[in-house]
Amino acid sequence: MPNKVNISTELLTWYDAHAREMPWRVPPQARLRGELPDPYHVWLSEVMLQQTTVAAVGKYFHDFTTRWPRIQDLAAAQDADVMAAWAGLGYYARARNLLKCARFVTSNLNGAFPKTERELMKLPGIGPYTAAAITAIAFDGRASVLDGNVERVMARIFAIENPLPGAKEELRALALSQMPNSRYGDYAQAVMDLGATICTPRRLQCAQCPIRPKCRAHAQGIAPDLPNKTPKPKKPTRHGIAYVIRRDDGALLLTRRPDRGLLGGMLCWPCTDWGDVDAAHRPPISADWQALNAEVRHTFTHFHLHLKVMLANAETAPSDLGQFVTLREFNPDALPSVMQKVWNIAKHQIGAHNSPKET
DNA sequence: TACGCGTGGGC
DNA sequence: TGCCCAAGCGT
Repeated sequence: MPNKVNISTELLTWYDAHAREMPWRVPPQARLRGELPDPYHVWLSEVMLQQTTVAAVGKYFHDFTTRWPRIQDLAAAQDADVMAAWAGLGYYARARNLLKCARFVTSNLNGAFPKTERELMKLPGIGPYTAAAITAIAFDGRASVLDGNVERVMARIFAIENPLPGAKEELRALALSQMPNSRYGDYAQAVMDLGATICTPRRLQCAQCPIRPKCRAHAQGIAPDLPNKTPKPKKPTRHGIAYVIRRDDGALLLTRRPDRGLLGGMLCWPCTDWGDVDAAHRPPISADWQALNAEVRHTFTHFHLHLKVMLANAETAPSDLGQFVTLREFNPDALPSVMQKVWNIAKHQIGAHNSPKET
């Protein structure tokens, strides 16, 4: 049964009037005059936006493009500087792949991104979504993006009740069937904007929706219930201890986590392993350990973490434990959020210990 | 294919 | 409060 419904005309008309301004975008009126965005900006923003809100990305995009205005500048950056600049944004493999990709494009492609999905997919950190987004948005190439927004919009327009992720390929085909014959970049951004502002997961704004007359789910009164999703298992809770080691001159001991795995490549406090029961206190060095009362609670993608904090003074430590970072060089913003929480507890204790009334 | 991988905001 | 969610990718 051929599907004759098409929403691209309504969507583009709506987008021309309601496109949200973002620092990495070229507005539809300028795009209609032939202007296109900087592919470096499109790539950087799309990687930052993977599983991440526009609000969270804003500051990071500004910081990156100010500090590294061209992809060649990013390619020349130190690993530690890029990881520090990414700290707090999460999914740190993105930052490692970002740098790999920048260096490859700079060294092998003369700083120019490929224009096809097939070639883009070969680059580190660029998967099916990001390849399609760069093709459509940066080059106005014919590519259909499929992200969470598009999945939701298609599931509702066509009242697809099969649950995700099983329904993904069906939704991909529907999204492809809706592509217009021009303005691919505007169309991609239009569907995603609709999903982000009108066709939202909750508190839908159907009264403002330009395609409501064509929406099967709305007609059936089931739009808020779609898309169906297979339920996720409950997160377990893990427990551990973080060790903050302070030298008399105020320097702090930090360790670089291995590139693979959780918080890979990030600067962290030395920790016990994180297990399903309270960790035994196994001090990494012999010192005057002091247990702090407050405990860090943090939730990762697939587990909760309860992290006790212990504090000690020491003048030296074995190099395999980490390296002292001087008070002048220490920047808590370079730590991942869970480790920033540890510092927020430890620094109060250090402050109290050093206050005049204590001495 | 299914799982590992962060974080902050909303309700 | 605890759960869901956000412009996914790599393995």
